[in-house]
Amino acid sequence: MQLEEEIKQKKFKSEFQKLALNIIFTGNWLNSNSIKTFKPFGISPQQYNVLRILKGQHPEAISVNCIAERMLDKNSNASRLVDKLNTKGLIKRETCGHDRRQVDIAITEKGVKLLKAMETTSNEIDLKIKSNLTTDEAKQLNDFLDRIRD
Amino acid sequence: MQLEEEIKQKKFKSEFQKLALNIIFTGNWLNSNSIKTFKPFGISPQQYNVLRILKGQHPEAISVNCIAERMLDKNSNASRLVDKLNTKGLIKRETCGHDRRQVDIAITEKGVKLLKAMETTSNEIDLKIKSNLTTDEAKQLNDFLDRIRD
DNA sequence: ACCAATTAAATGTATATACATTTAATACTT
DNA sequence: AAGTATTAAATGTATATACATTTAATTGGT
Repeated sequence: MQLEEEIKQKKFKSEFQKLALNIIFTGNWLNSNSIKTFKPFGISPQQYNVLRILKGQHPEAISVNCIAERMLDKNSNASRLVDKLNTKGLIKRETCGHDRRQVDIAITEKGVKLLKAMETTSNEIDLKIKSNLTTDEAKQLNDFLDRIRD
Repeated sequence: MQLEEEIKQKKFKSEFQKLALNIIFTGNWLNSNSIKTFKPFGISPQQYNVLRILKGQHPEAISVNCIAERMLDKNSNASRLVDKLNTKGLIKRETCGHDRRQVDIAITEKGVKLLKAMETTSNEIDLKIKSNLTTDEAKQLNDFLDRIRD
C-alpha cells in the first residue's frame, strides 16, 4: 500500500521528505512485525539480534562492547540485553582473563537451539519482502539505503 | 557507509535478508537523528509527528483516533502524546459536541510558531538524503518501500 | 612508579512503548 | 425502549529506551 494511504497524507513536500517518512514507517512496520513474530519464543527483536551476533561467533565468546558495535540499534543497552538473555540461560558470561574489565559472552546450547527453532519463523519476513521484489531490485534498494546514510 | 561495515557483518544470507536489516537500521538511524535534532525544541519525533498532522488541518480540529491513524508509528499512544503536547500548550483539546466520546484536538498558535521555528532544522534530514540521491532515485526507492509492505 | 586519562561494563532515572483493561458514550438488535 | 455490542479515549503496568553517571580496570605520560 502506498505511504499516502497508510498515513492518510495526500501529498508530500518532496520525494525526499516522503522518503524519510517512508523509511521510518517501513522500519516501524518491520519492527512491529518482528515483535509479534518473536513473542511466542519469549524474546524481543533486540535480544534476537544479540543471539544472532553470538551465533555468528559460536563457539567463540565476544565482549559486550563488540556486541554493541554490531547491533542494528546502536542506542540499545547491550549490557542489559545480555543480562536478560543470561537470566533465560540463552547465553553465558565470563570475566575475560587478560582484561578484567571485559566480559566474554557466548551463546549456550539452549540459545543455539532456540535460534534453530525460530529459523522458519524468522525467514517469514524475508520471504514477504522476496515475494514483492526481485533480487536486483532488493540489491538496488540496499545500495540506495547505504548511500542515504553517507 | 555499507551496512556490512555499520554492523560489522561480512555477509548476509540473501539480498532480501540484508534489506530487512538495512531498512530497520536506516529507520533507527533516521530516528535517532531526529531525536537529537528535535531535542533543543523540547519535543520528541512522535510529538513532532502529531504537531505536523494537526498543522495540516489547522485551524480545524480532529479526533485523537484520527491522529493515531495518521501517525508513522501505529503503536504509539496518541492519547498520551496529546496529553504531553497539551501540558506544553502546543495543542488544545475540547470534547466534541455531537459525539461526547471524542475529543477534538487542534494546534495552538504557540504550536504553529514552534513548527515554524523548527522548519529549517527539520529540513536538514531531507537535505541530507537529497544530497546523496536524485529525485528519480528517491521516487524509485519510495515505490520499492511501498511494495515491500504489500 | 605514580597519577591523570581512558576504557568496559553496569547502573540510575526519566521517559517511551507494547499491550491489556477500564470508563464512558453511542449504536445496534429485537 | 432495554439490553448488548461497539467505539473513543484514558489509564495501568511491565518492559524498553535515551542518556548521564558510576565503578572498576587498564593505559600512558612524565
